[in-house]
Amino acid sequence: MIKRYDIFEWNRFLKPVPSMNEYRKGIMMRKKQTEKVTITDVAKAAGVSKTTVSRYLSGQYHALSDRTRTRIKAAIEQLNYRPNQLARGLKGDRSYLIGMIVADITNPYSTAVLRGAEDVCKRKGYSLMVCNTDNDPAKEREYIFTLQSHRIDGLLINTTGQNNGFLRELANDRTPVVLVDRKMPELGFDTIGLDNEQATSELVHFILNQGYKRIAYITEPLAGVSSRQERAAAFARELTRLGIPADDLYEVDLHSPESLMEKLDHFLTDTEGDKRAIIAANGVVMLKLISALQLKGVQIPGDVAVAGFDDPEWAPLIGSGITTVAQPTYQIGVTAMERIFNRLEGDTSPAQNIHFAGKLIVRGSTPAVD
Amino acid sequence: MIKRYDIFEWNRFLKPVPSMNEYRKGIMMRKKQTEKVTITDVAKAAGVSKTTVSRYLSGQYHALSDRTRTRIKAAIEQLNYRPNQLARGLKGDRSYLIGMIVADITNPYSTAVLRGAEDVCKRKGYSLMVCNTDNDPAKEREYIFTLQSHRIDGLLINTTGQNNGFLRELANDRTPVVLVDRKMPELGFDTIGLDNEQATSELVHFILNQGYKRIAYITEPLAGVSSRQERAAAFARELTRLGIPADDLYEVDLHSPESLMEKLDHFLTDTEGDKRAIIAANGVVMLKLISALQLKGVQIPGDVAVAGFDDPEWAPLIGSGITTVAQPTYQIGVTAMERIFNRLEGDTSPAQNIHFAGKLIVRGSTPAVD
DNA sequence: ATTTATAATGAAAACGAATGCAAAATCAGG
DNA sequence: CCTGATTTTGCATTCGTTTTCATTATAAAT
Repeated sequence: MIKRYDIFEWNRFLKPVPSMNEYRKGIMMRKKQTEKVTITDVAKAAGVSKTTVSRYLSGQYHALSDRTRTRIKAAIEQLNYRPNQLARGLKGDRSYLIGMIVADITNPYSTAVLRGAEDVCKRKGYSLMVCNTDNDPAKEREYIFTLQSHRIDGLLINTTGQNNGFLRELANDRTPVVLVDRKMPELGFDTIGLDNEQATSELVHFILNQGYKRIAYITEPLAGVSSRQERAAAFARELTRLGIPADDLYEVDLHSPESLMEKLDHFLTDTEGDKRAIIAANGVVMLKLISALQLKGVQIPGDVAVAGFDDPEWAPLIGSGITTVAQPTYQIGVTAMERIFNRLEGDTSPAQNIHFAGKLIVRGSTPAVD
Repeated sequence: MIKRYDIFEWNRFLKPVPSMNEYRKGIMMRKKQTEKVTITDVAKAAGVSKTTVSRYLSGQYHALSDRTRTRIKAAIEQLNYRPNQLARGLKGDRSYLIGMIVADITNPYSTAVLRGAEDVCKRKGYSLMVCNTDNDPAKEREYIFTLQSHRIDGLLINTTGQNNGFLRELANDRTPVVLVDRKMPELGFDTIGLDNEQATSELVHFILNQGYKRIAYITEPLAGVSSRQERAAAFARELTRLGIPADDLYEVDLHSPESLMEKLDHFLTDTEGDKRAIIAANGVVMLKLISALQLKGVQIPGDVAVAGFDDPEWAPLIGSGITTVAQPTYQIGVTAMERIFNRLEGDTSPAQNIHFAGKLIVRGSTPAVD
């Protein structure tokens, strides 16, 4: 089932060594080991054994006399010693590294989450390896391998959903995996994200209450991305429940601008004269949407009301402000990372699915109409 | 000179071990080594020695017979082997890790640079450890230590300028350090950024040519940040050269909104009736500026023209668009990272100072006036 | 067939830190 | 000063690789 991908593509990175002879002659360039100071040096300087220094390093103060402790500390400061995490990791089976695979690092949502995640890592003495996949499953796969090679202690991922086998394998090696924004129930991982049900229904109801009769929903392709699916489904369900046809759900490919334009044209002519509104499924879509509307000379909210998910920093500045549903992004990052540490600390409870409530922020783009 | 900071604060992260006895009993929780497959297993499965497998891993194909190569490859795939980078790094003195210390990860400028940097890393088989300092020198210092402990092979930094001693020390250990956006000439590191001279002068001239008589320049505090200083200096110089008083250079603290409001009030009343413009020194300032102007009910460009540095995604959408000077951010990231690899590959030429030209993007916020 | 170059291989010693085990030092109480 | 408990300490091994230094197989040249 799992495609056995040739993971050793990675050695393509190495320049081919030209010939055995040259190799032998040691021509290869490498970082010269500048008399790096090691635990041995510290031990020598402090007049104790490596063991003792090691104990100091890992905080086993209870096993050290005050005198020794002081001397080691002094030696370390004097020599400017930095313990080698590679060695520590190799022996101790902990790299103090957490991987974070992000679908699109330039998306403000991602960076906000990242920021929260990073703060927690720092607090715990861990560091973050950040990987950007551009939503490309192949890149994602390569990154999973790389991170595995670095023996990360945990992974926070915004997955494309195309590499479940590899993720499962990672988890089998006792590496906690936490999903952000996008669920994959079959994997049984902790998942953190927005309560899409609540958020969507709140937004839809608000818009209808403002008096709009037709609502379009514009989203990136639903295929495989749970958050997109959940929002779209909730949108359709709410409308249907209220007896309104949910025909205007448009999937657009943001890479081809015409795609969006076409859908817009269709909706706008179809609803000519009606009180109508458009919902953008996330911040990126919203940006494109507004750009497209401006290009067509369509007035917001005069000709059409607009609202969307995510609350980008610029939402208040467009016209009289765009109505949005904000996500607690920083909190999502924090919570996700905390799940990882909980797992590392031995929590074996069943996978948790934590969703945060979205917060409706009403602005000028959705005025009440009669 | 260098303050000897107690680097071993870091072991504060470790839970104190309760007592020697308990410790002896091995109560400590640790990740159980699940029969991880090692190079030895691969060697065994392929019927060769570890040495040979290692050669395969590092791409020394010239030293391998086809038969051996095939067998090793098969063994690796079958066993699902992932080479341990910690061990490789320990022995080979290369971690395949590059550190990136960013002042503010939520700033789109930073993420755009990050994206470029990351792409290069990936291409080279390296990974990126990302650290966010929030412009806090203490955090920066801690991160430098941490990264050093992880034996990063290179560092890309957007420095606060308060930890030069430690950066120099890092560089002494033969770790290439490349500065982004902010120069520190005394350190002698490669530096990549915008050509602030050219960019600023181009912008200022454009605005003057459009017919504006008074220009305000709003920037975050200049203290120690070269890019801010360069832009502000260029602004003042250009005006002075043209015989215009450069009085309206305002440093504002973005954390206190009143700070900006005050300066704005001052400038706007002072120039009542004049043709006037305001330049924001970067994207973040611009956002605050526009927000403040909207709050005061000041029309752009009716009451005041606006332009700024960075070209945030939303710049085209505000009113009839905001005029900006765009930086080639992705390119900056790529170039910076390439400098690191050049250094790693042995380039010992003097420090380079690469600045890219900014590109003036004219939009509706700065119309010609008579 | 014998020498001589060259291509393929392997045994064993690092790399820097953590740790099981055992020994040395210290202490409390007599 | 001695005994037994307890606290401190260190030796030697281990983690998974890379690399040095040989050694063995193969081919080319005589």
